[in-house]
Amino acid sequence: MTQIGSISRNTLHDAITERIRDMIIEGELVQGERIYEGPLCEQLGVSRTPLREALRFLASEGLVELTPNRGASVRRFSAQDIEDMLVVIRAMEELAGKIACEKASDAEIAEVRALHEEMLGYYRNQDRLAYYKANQSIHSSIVRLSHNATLVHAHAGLQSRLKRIRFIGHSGADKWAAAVEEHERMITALEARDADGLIQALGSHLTNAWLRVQDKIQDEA
Amino acid sequence: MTQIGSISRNTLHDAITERIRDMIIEGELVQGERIYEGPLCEQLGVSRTPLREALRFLASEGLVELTPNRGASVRRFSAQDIEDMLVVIRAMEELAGKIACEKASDAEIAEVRALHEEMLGYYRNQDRLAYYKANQSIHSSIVRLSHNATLVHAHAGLQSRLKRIRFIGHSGADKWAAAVEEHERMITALEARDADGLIQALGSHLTNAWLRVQDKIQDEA
DNA sequence: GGAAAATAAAACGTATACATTATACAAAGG
DNA sequence: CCTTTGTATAATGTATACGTTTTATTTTCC
Repeated sequence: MTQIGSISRNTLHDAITERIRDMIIEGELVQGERIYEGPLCEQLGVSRTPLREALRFLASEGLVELTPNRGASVRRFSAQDIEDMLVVIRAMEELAGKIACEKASDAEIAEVRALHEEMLGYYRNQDRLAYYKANQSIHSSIVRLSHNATLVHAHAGLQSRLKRIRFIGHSGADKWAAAVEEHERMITALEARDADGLIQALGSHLTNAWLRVQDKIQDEA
Repeated sequence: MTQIGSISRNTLHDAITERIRDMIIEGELVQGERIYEGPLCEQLGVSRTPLREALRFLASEGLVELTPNRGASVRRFSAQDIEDMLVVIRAMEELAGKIACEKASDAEIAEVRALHEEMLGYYRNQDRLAYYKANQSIHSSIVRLSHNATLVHAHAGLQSRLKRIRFIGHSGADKWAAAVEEHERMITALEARDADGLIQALGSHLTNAWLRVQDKIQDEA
């Protein structure tokens, strides 16, 4: 069973893990709904063993919930859960930002600036999907500047959970503009290595992110 | 195949997950060393399927490292890794403490105080293991007072990883006394709902924790 | 006709078997 | 004698088979 496509992962359960994550984020697997192993196996063309391994992995990550003798279901997030996650992710980014102002090299900061400029381009073209991805990438990059592997890992896990939410919460043009403005402040503060300024910018950005999605999530969560 | 022991979990892979975690913490499985599935299966008296599921779960948790086609190994933590984890766990506890000062009920705070008194008893009796467990329990409890499930989960994961380290780092009598003193300050600040005081107490406590274990870990990590 | 019990179907949990990949050792060639 | 290559062994990766629990359905009894 040799893969035809060139992007073949080494292990199947890794690929499956990635695939199921995407399916959850894109809404193909619905919140709170049960994940039946049989049908999903057939759909993905794999056997139950690697699929179950993937589900266990995602369970520890918090995207999937396991109930003994009743299998897996897509973890359902209440509004409270989401707010909680944003509180934590905010603290993480603030911490990362503070460290980054001390530790990051000029070159690294320049890379983030480049990402920011790229994102501005998507904003001008009103390319929401590309903007969205660049946005996430910037936040991840700032965290990476802390050179703290634990922080990077924990932040990535949380961001992964929130992807689904942000995916839904497409706000209007005015709010979008505000978000871009907040980003500009973030980058400027980072370049000036102004830790307090960066913390404040990151904090208000994430607080606003919560406000932006707050009304949208009622439908689903 | 009904379990003889009374502590049987509903699902085997859950029990195995717990067991392997303990084996890592207690040093039965050595840092950096490979985990061979066959022998471990035989030792635990289970088949490979649930054991592999447990390994995938622990991998996402960060205790185990998976390499394609080369299986699992006990994650090896460098001194830098440990410092990173402590930085993050410190931020988490500070955040939790701040929220707890606002949200926690008097009854909940009283419970933490009770735990603290219990811990003092173990300290007087020089019962290190019981003290150690009560210590962990207090930190977890404070985080729980934030009523933030995400924070609780993330903190628990990190604390789980650090257990092995703290397990080694038994410091001398003077340092132990200092740690107890720091705890006293924490609890007092919490009871007074003095967020700043609690943050400071927690922060210095974890900074000192790092100093206390710093020289001990060179042997292993 | 409705409720409870028995039964059948389906899904999960676990074990075993097979395929693939890595590793160690030995033999052959330079 | 060292290097290289081929082969054997062992470990991981994946699929299938079996047992158990849950759930839906049907039948029976009130």
